[in-house]
Amino acid sequence: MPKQVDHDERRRQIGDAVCRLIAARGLDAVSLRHVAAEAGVSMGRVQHYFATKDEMLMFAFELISSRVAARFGALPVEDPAELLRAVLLELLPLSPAARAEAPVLAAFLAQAVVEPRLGEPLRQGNGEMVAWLAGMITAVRPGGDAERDAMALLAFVDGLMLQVLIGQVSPEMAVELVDHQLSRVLTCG
Amino acid sequence: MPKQVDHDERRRQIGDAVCRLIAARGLDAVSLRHVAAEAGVSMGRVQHYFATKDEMLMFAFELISSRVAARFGALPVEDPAELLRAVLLELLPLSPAARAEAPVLAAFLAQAVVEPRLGEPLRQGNGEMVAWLAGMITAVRPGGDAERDAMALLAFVDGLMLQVLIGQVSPEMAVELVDHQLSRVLTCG
DNA sequence: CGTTTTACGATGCGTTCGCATTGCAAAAAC
DNA sequence: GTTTTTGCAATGCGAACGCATCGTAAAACG
Repeated sequence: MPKQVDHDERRRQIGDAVCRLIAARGLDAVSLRHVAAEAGVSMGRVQHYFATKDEMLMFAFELISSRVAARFGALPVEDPAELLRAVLLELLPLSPAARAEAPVLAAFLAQAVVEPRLGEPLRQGNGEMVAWLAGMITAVRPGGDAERDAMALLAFVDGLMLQVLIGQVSPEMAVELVDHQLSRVLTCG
Repeated sequence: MPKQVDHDERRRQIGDAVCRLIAARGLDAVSLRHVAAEAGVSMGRVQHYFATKDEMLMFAFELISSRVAARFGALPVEDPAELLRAVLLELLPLSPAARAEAPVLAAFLAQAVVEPRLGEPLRQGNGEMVAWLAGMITAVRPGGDAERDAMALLAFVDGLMLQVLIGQVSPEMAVELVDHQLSRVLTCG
């Protein structure tokens, strides 16, 4: 056999190229040839690591999902209120990393509207997010319907992410909106 | 010439088929052949009324935009608070009409992230929406930063629309979230 | 050393795509 | 009644698509 190669690493490289393509030109710009070109490899290699285009896209989806989760895990543990704020801001395209990931998330989010197979993992991730947010809210402001507030916050930052992506809302304004929203949730329970 | 035909009506019929396709299978399911089949006409006719696929998609975008605007205009004029609530709920996929339009709006919204030509009209529409919402907020609750609240509300309902579309949030829960959010904005300015 | 297995690169196939072209029936214009 | 113009239907074209197949260099394995 040829030199034993790190299978997962190769898949990750190709998955990265897929994400870059989605971020720059949207989901329908993803073709085996474009991905190969973006990754700087041959089309044969792409096919070697992914049996179908669909499997490749699913892998890319799990890749960015895990990246977002990793960024959350890397946040410094501060008091609950600061952590809550940090997580919400992390979902917005403010840092370079988030700015690269947000368009990809947006594309998959829209695709999930017409593709049930994407909806399932997305709902699960959102559900965990809501539970976590609710926990933080309760820690800061006991009493009140924390879960409802968590769902509202998540919908809010999701929409805000899109508004920032299409240039409707500036990053600075987005931060201000998040802070204002948070103060409302945490003070007038 | 053949029987004089209502040009605009024919374009509308085809545009309708485009929207139905987008709602059911996403933007990338839109091809000249699929549109022709969905509209029950020949591909030649589609080409006769739209020089390019892009022009057809742009027309479909303006079509649903005008429909949404029409539904807003058709709302009964009540007191500002009720009207504000009605408009926000109208953006969610609750009524049959809104449920048909929301997936199309979501698809165009996501496309606008990577297609600047869509972003421009979208930003303008959102801008007008924010101004209108701010006016209503001021009417109900003078003082406070109405425009900021309007932007937050719009981001919130945009995100909520997506959550409902992917089945994360039930329509009933969405109404509850909107009401709760509105009460916060209007009472704890 | 020889065999086997891995990791590709290359090529080709059938389909679908957007779009251009052509032809023609029918009604308005004269 | 002829001419002209409109509204299509039909067909074709080159490009791009996902995917299958085949060939091969090379390293692990016995």
